[in-house]
Amino acid sequence: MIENEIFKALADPTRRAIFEKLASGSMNASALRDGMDISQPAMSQHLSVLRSARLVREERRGRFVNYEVDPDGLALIAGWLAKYRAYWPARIDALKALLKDMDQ
Amino acid sequence: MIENEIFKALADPTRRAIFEKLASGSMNASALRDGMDISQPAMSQHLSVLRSARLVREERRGRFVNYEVDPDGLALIAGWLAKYRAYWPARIDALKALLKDMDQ
DNA sequence: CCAACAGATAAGCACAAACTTATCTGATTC
DNA sequence: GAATCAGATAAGTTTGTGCTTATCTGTTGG
Repeated sequence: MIENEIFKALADPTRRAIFEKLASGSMNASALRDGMDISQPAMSQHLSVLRSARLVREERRGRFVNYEVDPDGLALIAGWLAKYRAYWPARIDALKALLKDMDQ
Repeated sequence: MIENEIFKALADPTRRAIFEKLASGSMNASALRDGMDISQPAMSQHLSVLRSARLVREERRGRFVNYEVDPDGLALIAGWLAKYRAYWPARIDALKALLKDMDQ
């Protein structure tokens, strides 16, 4: 059940921070670690969780592995959220802004 | 940090099942427990987690407490997701369907 | 070829979390 | 008022998870 993996992946602040770093572009594991106070194996573990959850994907370039956001995981969250559209009255401003963007 | 609570709340299959039951309407804790093989205190704990995450809200009616979906938590997920709109190319069919619904 | 580097994996530890049984608190009914 | 009911809370157990140090595997450069 991929949904469980996705929510679990995002339920950790360190992993969310990693994901947010990747939102601004592809990075290797060492670069991701800059400015974060975690060990190298911890980073490796977190990236493994994010990859399994399809929130990031990787591309090996020789000795380096570059990671980037994988849209698949985000699509799955959106799909899950879409099940509850009855609860989306005019109150959800964030999504309305998104709607506007996508219409352009 | 409410985001962490929300993702954690949804990272458990039992809690997601409870949430999905509530999506079809308000229910008390006992009714929620029907067809689920968990103890009464477990149900109470899960509802407490969902409430703290603002995914459900409650209303006491005498001896009964009715629970229902709280749109606030959903809105927060949508808000988080909206941060990654650059990753929403034409591939996200679930959201496009949602867009169509909300335009009506 | 070998040393250095990047990152994955193994193993261990401390704490968190999902479950339980037991108990408590508040509401309802007779 | 007492018994029953609904649900919260307490405490304990088991399992899972985020961290670490140690080690391994594969790539690069001299």
